[in-house]
Amino acid sequence: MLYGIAETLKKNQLSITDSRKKILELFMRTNGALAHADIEHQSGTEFDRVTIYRTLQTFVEKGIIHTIPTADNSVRYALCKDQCSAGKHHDDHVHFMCDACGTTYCLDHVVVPAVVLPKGFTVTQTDVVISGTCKNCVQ
Amino acid sequence: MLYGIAETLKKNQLSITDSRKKILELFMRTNGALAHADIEHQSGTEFDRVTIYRTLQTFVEKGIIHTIPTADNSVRYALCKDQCSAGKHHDDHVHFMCDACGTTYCLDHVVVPAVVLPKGFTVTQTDVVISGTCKNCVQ
DNA sequence: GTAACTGCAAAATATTTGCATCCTT
DNA sequence: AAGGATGCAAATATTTTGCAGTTAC
Repeated sequence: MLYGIAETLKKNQLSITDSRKKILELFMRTNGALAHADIEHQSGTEFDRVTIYRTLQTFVEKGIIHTIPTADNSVRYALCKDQCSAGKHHDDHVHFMCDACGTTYCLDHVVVPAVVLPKGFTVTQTDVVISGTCKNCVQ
Repeated sequence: MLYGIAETLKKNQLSITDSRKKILELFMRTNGALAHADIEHQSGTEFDRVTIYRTLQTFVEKGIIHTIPTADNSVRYALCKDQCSAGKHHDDHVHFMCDACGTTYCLDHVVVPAVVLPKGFTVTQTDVVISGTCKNCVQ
């Protein structure tokens, strides 16, 4: 269940400001991940780059969004689901990057398979990053 | 089976130069991934940053090394195994980043489980990035 | 009113490009 | 000798920091 914008900010003890509302709204509208540049250009209003950096950082710290490991090491962010909280993410879901359109999906309903590691390794978090062609780009 | 340094360069039609030899040797000596900064400081000789950027890019293009998706989106590289070739990587192995010591391992012998995707998605490459504690840091 | 947030300027980093020189073949 | 690789300088791009003015509560 998704919370409203103001509600989400309040729940995280953040004051409700224009940039935070606009940026959070953009994430909620977007079915996928966003890079800094996407936010800079798609948020309607033009915010200062610095404000965007700081807003993203705040959202990550509060567990509202999380960074996504990408095959090309570009920095992208996506909304966390509600079981995420500050400092403790449950991001064991699958990220899919379409080679054709560049969209990054968070496939929340795909089960992350358990990986058997060699002795002595303990697991905190498992990220799966899949590249390929998405349902909108397949011929 | 690993090839020798000069052999690997020759096989990829690259001229054998000091920086390439030193950097490739560093990768072969290292049981894990390297960031640009690691190479700058650990290669014995100090190379120009630009040379390192260009050497890494060349190695990636030739399929000698590959970039690793990391949870913190820092750019890291690791040796490809010999089934890799220019433009075509077989990187479906598991990468493990230790939260304690920061070392990135390529766990080549760990099987990447098949992930079942929703209809319409086709897979080109699967990367698994696991964070946790490595065998040297576990108490 | 006060603490927190934003925007501007600027510093610090990271990456890319152009070109003359040097090295490999 | 010729083409490619390197190193330096400089152009770009990215991210961080400081601070004064503004806004949320």
